[in-house]
Amino acid sequence: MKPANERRIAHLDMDAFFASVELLRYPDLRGQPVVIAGRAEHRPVQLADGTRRYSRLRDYAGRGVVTTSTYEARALGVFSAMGVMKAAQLAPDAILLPTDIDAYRQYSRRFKEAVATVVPHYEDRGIDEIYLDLSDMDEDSRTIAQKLKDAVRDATGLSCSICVAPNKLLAKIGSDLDKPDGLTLLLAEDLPTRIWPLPVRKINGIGPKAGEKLVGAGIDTIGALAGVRPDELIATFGPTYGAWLHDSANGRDDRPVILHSEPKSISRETTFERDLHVKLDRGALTRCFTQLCERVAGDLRRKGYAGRTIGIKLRFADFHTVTRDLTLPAPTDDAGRIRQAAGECLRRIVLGQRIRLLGVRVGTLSPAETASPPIPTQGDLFDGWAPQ
DNA sequence: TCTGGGGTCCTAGGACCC
DNA sequence: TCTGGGGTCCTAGGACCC
Repeated sequence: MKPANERRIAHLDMDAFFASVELLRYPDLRGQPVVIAGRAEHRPVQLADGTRRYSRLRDYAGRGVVTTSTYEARALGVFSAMGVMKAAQLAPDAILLPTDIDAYRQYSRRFKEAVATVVPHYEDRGIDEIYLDLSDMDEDSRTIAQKLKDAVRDATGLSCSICVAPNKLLAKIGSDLDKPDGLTLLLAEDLPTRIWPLPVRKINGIGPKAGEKLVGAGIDTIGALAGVRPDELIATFGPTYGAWLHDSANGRDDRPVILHSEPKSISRETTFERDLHVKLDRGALTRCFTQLCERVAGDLRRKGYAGRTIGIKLRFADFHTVTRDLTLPAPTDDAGRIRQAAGECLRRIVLGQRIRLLGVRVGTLSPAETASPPIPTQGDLFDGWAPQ
């Protein structure tokens, strides 16, 4: 790798990705506040006169969070991860569309293929983001970034925002500076003027907890954080995170762009429509539990992995969450074996409340050839549960 | 009308081995 | 009759990200 100050790293981020894919389908919604949340039941209805009838946010009932929203909805205060019921209070008339993850995956594949025609290798950061290392390319950064944006728009009809910077940390912050449809170039010397005035939460890795702690201590901008002595940060946040905070605020980051990585775990979980009672809803819980094991096993097979660590997750009515896991002697991708191990995990949890969420996870993955043969299983999983 | 689903990484204690 | 280190694996929880 070149020295950090010579690298040119790009971060490319699709603009309001899910919502923008929906606007390609429903162009009549362009310019309106649109919120993506929940599933199928709020699909638009095609009317006889050729127009469509859309659900409004106020029509939504039940659990769930906002997946994403258009910039017009954000202007009303509706953001990703907000409870839909709260969003409905802020913007009752906003258009509501169900999440169509298959469609977004298809557009994700398309935009990444388009990127690869300009820069062949990239680091995948999920469905709508990538990092690229442009260090060894001949053209100047602006030219490459413009080619990337053009390729993505030609292939998908969608806009993205790109920043080219000396490292991933700055590229990530920078791609957000000129959204949507942004093209930002950042140099190390731009740090004091363009990065330091920003709130600490703009650093990828400072979340709600650390952010609140910092702001509570009067450190509200990245510049203020950059001025705090490292030993003070280490005293408050521990050696690893404290040192990392200091480096990040000063624009230092030498992480390479990772072109290939293997998954570490595969999981499935569901939040119930209503909190389920351990005894009264035992049948439903058992069916759901078995189904989660089957779905995880299906995911493992499809992706060609087997795993040794079987884990479960339970969230109670009060949102308190517990996990249990168990490591098998040999990897498996068999639903029966997974359910058996997950059942053992289940027996180690004391239940004092209704259950909100159930999840099953398989970790310590290896290629599928290492899996041991399937076993038949039966048994009433929720039999041993403590009464309540 | 609280708070999804699928991930990664880190910490920390105890077991166990040399 | 009190007391080593180091290394690795396992488990539980938590912060954070998309």
